[in-house]
Amino acid sequence: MSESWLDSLNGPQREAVTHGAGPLLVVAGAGTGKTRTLACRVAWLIESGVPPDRILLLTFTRRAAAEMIHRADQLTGRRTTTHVWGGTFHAVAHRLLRFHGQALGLPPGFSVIDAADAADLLNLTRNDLGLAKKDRRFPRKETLQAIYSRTVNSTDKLTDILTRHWPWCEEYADPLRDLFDAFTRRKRERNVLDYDDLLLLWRELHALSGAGDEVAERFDHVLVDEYQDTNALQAEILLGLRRENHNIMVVGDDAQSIYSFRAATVRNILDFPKQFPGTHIVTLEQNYRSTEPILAASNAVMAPARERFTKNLWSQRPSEQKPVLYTCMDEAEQCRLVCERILAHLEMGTLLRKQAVLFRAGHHSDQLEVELTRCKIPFHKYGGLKFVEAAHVKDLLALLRILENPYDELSWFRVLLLIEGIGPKSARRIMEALGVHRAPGQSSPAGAVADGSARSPWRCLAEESLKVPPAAREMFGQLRTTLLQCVGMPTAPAEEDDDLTRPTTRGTSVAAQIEKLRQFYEPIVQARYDNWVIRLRDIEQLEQIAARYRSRNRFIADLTLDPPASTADLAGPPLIDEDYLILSTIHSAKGCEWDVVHIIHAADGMIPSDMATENEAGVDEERRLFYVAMTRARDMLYIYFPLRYYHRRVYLSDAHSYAQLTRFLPSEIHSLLELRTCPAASIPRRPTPHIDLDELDRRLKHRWRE
DNA sequence: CATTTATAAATTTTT
DNA sequence: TTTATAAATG
Repeated sequence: MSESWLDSLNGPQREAVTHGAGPLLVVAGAGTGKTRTLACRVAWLIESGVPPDRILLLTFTRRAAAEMIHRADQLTGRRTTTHVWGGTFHAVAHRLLRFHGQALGLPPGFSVIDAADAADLLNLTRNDLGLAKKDRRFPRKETLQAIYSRTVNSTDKLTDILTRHWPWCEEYADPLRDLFDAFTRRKRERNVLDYDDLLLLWRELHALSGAGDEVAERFDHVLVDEYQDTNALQAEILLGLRRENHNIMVVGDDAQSIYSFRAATVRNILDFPKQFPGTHIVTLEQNYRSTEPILAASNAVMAPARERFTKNLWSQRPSEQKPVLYTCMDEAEQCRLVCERILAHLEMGTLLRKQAVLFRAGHHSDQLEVELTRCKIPFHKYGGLKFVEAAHVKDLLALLRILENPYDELSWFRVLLLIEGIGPKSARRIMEALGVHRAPGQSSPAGAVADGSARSPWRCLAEESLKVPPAAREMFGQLRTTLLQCVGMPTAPAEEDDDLTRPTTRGTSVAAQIEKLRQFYEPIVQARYDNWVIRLRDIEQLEQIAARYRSRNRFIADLTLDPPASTADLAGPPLIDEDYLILSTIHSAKGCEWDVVHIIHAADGMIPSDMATENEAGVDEERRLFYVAMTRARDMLYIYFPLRYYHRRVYLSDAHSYAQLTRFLPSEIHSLLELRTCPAASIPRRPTPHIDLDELDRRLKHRWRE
């Protein structure tokens, strides 16, 4: 049985799949069957007798892990594959830390915060330190978080990082040190871990002799996907994980490294053979995805880049059709043309879901989305602003977090500020009164779990009379009742009428709790936002996702570690006959493929993004990004270039500037493309029907002279 | 004094 | 669309 699927692999693929013990590096060019190889490897290991739960598969997204495990399932014809440990570094770290946290002195019941929360916490810390007052141009909170994160993930010194990536912040090196000190202390005190902590603690776990060895011995084989997009900290984790046992397989393509902003470094994949002596290297060069002309153009784009692992990508899919480069007059025409092309391919039998529109930044598709809606083309968008990043979703999540951990100062702060009449000062005072800062420390780990411990915030909230500004009193009362009901604490008799709607029991479901919280939150959204209808719909969706969960803690953790990537993920399992177009940032398109790919905004300044062109390394990465976009296409690739961009800072202004075609498509390689110019753009000076001013004035005159 | 309102400015990519 | 700062309000 196993031979049948092994036979369908090519030589190098089979070599990788059936590799025995020891380190293995698979350099897999775009479209060379990387996912397939990994899935087969998992299947092969299992058929060779490796217990599934002793295999660790680290991927870039949870979707990728699920996909590979599903494929392995189909190959082996078993269901055991589901026991494979699969997921992102962060998700696996989370799981391991729940098991082994105590060995690190990590109190149980820690919560995980995302990058935006970390930024908020840095902001709070900055204000407490009075750093905001001293200097006008102290970095924004997002910048602070980015600097901190890079310091942790790159394992470089702060000063080097500032010089290299934030030279304008170098003068703040000292206050930054103080801030980061206070920030880490605060996280520890509050028992929260950010994304960086998850990796950091995982690495530390392996420095411990007991628990570290235990974790390492858990896995017979470690497999890592997209290795070119891992960072120094992740490489150290792997070293710790494979100190004795060197069964490790990493797969990647240095030409597709596009996450250096997250401190990913190609050095990982380049240095892998040095870190694991005796590494066997397999190179996959046959591209099964794209046609020859698409591959030829993609290779030409990458030719000027300095690559270390030379690959010679080749395809056996001849085609007469070169990639098409469309020059459009402006963005409006680009949108029209994209819709027209999409519908044309749909007519010819390519489903919408087999087509994708790719772009550099999330907002690049804004105008297109309007046009798609007008043309009644359904679509799902990946990347860009995430569902969980929207203010209203964060608000509701903060309410939920308080229920989970009443010592979560960040969530309390956010929630209290929602109430009209409460500002930063009152919020701090109320939190002080509730004892939010008196978190049960390491001394009494059990205290975090017990709701009714004598001085818990819940007790304070239920029993003590808090000083609340008069204007805020009513709404604060509602908040108080809502929260207490959700945790099943008795509320004071005064508010008992609320109980008529639903008898409160201790074990209300997550969805039921969200519904209760929503009732409190609804009037706030309505007062705050004009588009509250849409926002409330989001919250209903949140409720639907929650319905699939039994544990509130699990729900929150999943939502922060693996946020829904598109609106599609929110709707639950997709209907079979539902067809929709894919819109995606290039970053989110990694690892995907489509029959027809449309790349929009192929203009210098868009790609390469003009924020990345300051140094050569930045431009290099943008080039790889463009390469990734091109190599997503199987049969047909369209690249669109709008000539003219309007500056829409001023409403209805006609101010515009002319763009240049992306530098990654120089005229030397135009022979590899089919150049098409839109009718409108082909005539630079269209004989515009000019207004006859004399005639107009004559007509106008009638207004005052009958 | 704390909070709200007004005003100006900035806005890549993601676990 | 959100976020930091300045002025106005209670």
